[in-house]
Amino acid sequence: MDAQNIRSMDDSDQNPEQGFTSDYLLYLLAAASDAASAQFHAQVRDRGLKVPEWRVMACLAEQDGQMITRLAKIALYEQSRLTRIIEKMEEKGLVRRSPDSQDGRRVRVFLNAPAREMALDLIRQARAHEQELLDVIRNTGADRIKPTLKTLIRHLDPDTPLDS
Amino acid sequence: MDAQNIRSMDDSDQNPEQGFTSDYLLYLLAAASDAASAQFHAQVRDRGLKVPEWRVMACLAEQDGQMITRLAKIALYEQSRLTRIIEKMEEKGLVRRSPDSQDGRRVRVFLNAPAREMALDLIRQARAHEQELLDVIRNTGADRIKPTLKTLIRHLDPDTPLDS
DNA sequence: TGCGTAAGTATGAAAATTCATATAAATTCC
DNA sequence: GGAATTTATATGAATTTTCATACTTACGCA
Repeated sequence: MDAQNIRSMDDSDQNPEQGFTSDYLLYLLAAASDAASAQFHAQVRDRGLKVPEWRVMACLAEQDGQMITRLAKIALYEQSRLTRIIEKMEEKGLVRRSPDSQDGRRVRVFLNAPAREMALDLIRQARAHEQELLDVIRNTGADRIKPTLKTLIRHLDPDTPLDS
Repeated sequence: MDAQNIRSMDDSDQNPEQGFTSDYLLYLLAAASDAASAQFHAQVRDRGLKVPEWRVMACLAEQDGQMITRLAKIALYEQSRLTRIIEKMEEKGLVRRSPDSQDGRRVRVFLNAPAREMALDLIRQARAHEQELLDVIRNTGADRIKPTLKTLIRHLDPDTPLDS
């Protein structure tokens, strides 16, 4: 090899891709999602829940008795993964499973009462936290962000259920 | 692929939290990030790269010779995880490591030439893909989304480097 | 009715990720 | 100068996640 290209402390180099990452939509989406979620997830863990458990509970609080596959889609998890998440949640007593009476292949998942309480409570916290974030971007586009994201999601994955 | 969206007619449940999830900012961010990334990641895998490898390469294409910790922060990975990602990338011949001459604790990571080629190429593809997405949200707030996300990120994690 | 196909869930095994902590080099500060 | 502290990376072990596929039930239809 040639002489080592030892960089000085000041990191002053000619980078042909200057500022790609930090202005790249996919990166900004991932970074924003990560950072925002991390903040709220602390509150989730304070309740002895894991993040996937919270996600599932939030889905079920809205629509109890979902089937595994659909729950997986909504919660953004892979089906086999969700199956195992539900198994653990059942052991913890958060949910119960029962096969669909109409279609024996389906397994429907129901929130147990105490878990529902906790879910509703967390949803309140989530709404408060969301409002804080919206306040942060009040002057930057708080009113446009949700519609924009929804448009994107609908386009990329028409199956994702988005009401409004 | 074609996930069925068939809710049984009998799904008449009282949901006190109607429409929480599908209008919740953190959910929309995660869902949008997931869906958008999934689309581009297919192109990454076509080149025989794993997603973490692409992320690291994109960072290094911009600023070669980063240290592990910083790379981890930018690429949104945990430090110990990044260490292992870099190990594999080194085995694959994508990058090389060398200890910082000034500070023996630091390990700097450099892109090898062929990997740089590939990175620059993928960055081009990424830009094209990004443009497609921006076109999709052209009328919904394409001009506001990046600034909004950046404001959010800066607020949540002031250490994240965002130029513009 | 019976057969081929599809849908829904589960599961083994491999790969990845996390968490706590070890190790080692630099810095602080007395 | 050196002990205490902080910073940077690596690593063991447990846990989680993925991938392919098995398994079961339902459905289409000749």
